[in-house]
Amino acid sequence: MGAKDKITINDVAKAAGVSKTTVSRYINGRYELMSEKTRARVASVIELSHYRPSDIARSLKNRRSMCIGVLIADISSPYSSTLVHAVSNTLTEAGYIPLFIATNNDYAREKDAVSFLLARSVDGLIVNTTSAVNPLLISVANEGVPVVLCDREIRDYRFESVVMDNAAIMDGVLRHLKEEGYADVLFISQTHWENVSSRRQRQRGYLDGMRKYFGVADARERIGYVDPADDDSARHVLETLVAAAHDRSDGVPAVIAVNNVTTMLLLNAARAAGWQMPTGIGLCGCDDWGWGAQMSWTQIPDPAVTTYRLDAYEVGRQSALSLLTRIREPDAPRQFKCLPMELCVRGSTMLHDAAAPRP
Amino acid sequence: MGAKDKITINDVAKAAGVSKTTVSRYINGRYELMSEKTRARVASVIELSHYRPSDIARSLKNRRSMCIGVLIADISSPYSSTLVHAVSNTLTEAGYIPLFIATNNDYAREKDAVSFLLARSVDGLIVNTTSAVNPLLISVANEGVPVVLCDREIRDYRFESVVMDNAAIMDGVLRHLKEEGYADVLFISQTHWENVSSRRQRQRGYLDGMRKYFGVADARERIGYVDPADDDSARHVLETLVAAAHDRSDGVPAVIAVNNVTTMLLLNAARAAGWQMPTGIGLCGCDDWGWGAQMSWTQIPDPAVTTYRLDAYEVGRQSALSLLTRIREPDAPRQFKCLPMELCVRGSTMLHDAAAPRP
DNA sequence: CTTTGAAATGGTATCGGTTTCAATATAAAT
DNA sequence: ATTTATATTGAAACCGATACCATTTCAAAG
Repeated sequence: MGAKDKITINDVAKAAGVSKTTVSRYINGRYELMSEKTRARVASVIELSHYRPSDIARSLKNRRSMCIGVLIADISSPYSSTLVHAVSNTLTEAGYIPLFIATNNDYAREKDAVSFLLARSVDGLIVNTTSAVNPLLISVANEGVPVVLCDREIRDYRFESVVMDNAAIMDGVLRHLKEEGYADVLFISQTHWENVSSRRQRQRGYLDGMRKYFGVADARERIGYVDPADDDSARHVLETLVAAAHDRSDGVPAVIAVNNVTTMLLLNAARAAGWQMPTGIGLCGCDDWGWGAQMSWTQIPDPAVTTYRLDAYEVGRQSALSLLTRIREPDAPRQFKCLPMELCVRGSTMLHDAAAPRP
Repeated sequence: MGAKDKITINDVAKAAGVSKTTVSRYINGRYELMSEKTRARVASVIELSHYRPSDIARSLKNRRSMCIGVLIADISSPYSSTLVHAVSNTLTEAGYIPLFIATNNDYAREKDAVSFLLARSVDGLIVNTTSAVNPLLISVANEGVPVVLCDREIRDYRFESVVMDNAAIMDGVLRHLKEEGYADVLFISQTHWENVSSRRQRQRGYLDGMRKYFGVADARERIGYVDPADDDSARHVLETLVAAAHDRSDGVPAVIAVNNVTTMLLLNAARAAGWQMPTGIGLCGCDDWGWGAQMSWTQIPDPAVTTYRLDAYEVGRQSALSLLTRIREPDAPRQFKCLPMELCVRGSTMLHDAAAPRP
């Protein structure tokens, strides 16, 4: 009925008439250190008793847990799901178990999580960090715990990391928008993303691109912030910036969204304002959201939304691989991986084609 | 530089000039068992040395880990993200740590995961199981480990569970479609979902509803299966079933998707076939996908897609709460929670309104 | 100046494994 | 038959904490 007491190595040893040393050998597959007869007896006792060695006791003695801590800033984001999936697959294949912890973009939670994971003797950490300033993580790394940053970077310390090439993709996006004939480009960011390094990098890339392709020395006033919690925010910000753009020139303006939530908010806002895409306004979003690239919601609207995207699975996989390398070869050179993003051009920014048919 | 050796309770005891018993008391907050002077000295030594007690050693001794194993069948699904988020928040608040493991809908993986988690002495399990037949889980439950099933059920054993009211929502959907004036209703399921209990229940609900509202004694031939991996599958299945429907009667047919992937596939297929919604065909999908109910991709198409939905966050939260209750009060009566689903009526099934304007 | 009860502290076994090292057994060699 | 090498096996220490129980400290009571 109730919970039988858990079976330990001692019970098995007793039942098999051997010492626990021998059982331990069996568990660890050191079959060459015992006779075939003993091996068989121990095997059968274990089989019959459903004995399962305690990983807790083992890691206490071994000082390693075969566990990897994985901190995810926003677990509810679809982007994170893919990341988690990739990390999970890659680590599991290598015999490690990922312990995922959601930090909800909260630095206090992140600190708790790190403490917890260290107390459980994780063999390494993969961190999608919440904060650009992170003394705790730095001190952890200094204690010799392998750490790989994922997607986001930290000031004052050069962790091993896997990031995306935000600068390059912004250059690509702006070149594309220029070629299509847009007169001006706006950049919409999200509130509470101040500390996210990809936001900073994309924003910087945007400013550089505006200088390079549109000859705008300082595009900062073309940047807006949308608050997802506020229903009117997107429309208000967008209308204000677009009006300003129309004041500056009479061509068609385009707008770049900093991330996936913002993309959807802007799409709704543009529709609500009654602007046609791509001729009334151009929209370039950030997707990675759906079941892979083929089946993303950004394909659904008419016209479909142009997006720049990152292969989230690859980010997760590369992070895990970096960490595994570090664990297995502590002295290997540190790796800094920067993955390319991809621009998926769709109807929402095809101003050239859309304009051509009309004289 | 390198990894300093980890500080243990012994080091702290030595440095503070007390026994490890006293340090242990300090760690556990039993301040009433020591003088203010000792308390302060131990506190300062711990502070200075960055000592962190080993949870591994503690759980070995205490026989509980404050960890909860959480198995997720399809971690990359957006529905799962929300679930994970909810479980994470709820357990963390209660002082427990969730260990999430992705099983990729693979029973072998699920077995490994369960073994692993038991070896780590988790205090309980929340399982979104991969298989309807699951001897391992049953034996685990018999060993006295608290288990709560989430979203999916198992044959031959009545676990505590949190599921959704699939039968009721199907009744609601069919009633709605009947009221709107659809002549026939098809049901599209997904391959590889054979063992998912919610599919079974929805399908049964559909058959019952067809009998009740449409007088169809046996609607099994109106059921189709789509393979997400095959690009043509959705269109082919849909066109075949719709053609059959038109043969049976000349009213407008509607189609129900079993889950969120299928919904998107059907939307694309209906568009590709050139059928207008809601007048050429009615579409009722299953959403829960986006940032909450307000911002789901199903709102994006024109007309927006009618969906039935479940509050995934609530499912996760209730699962965690059930488990916590079980852990704290092992003898409390078992809980079987069935959460209601909600029907969000949108343009894609509003045949009545759409038809009315035209004479 | 004892006696005494409460407060403060420490010694030691224990949790369930691993590992070192010594001991015994078996086989081969002389 | 004795020595030597090799294959098997087990005793005991240890990993880092907790907990029972014994001991010491100290102030108030007798």
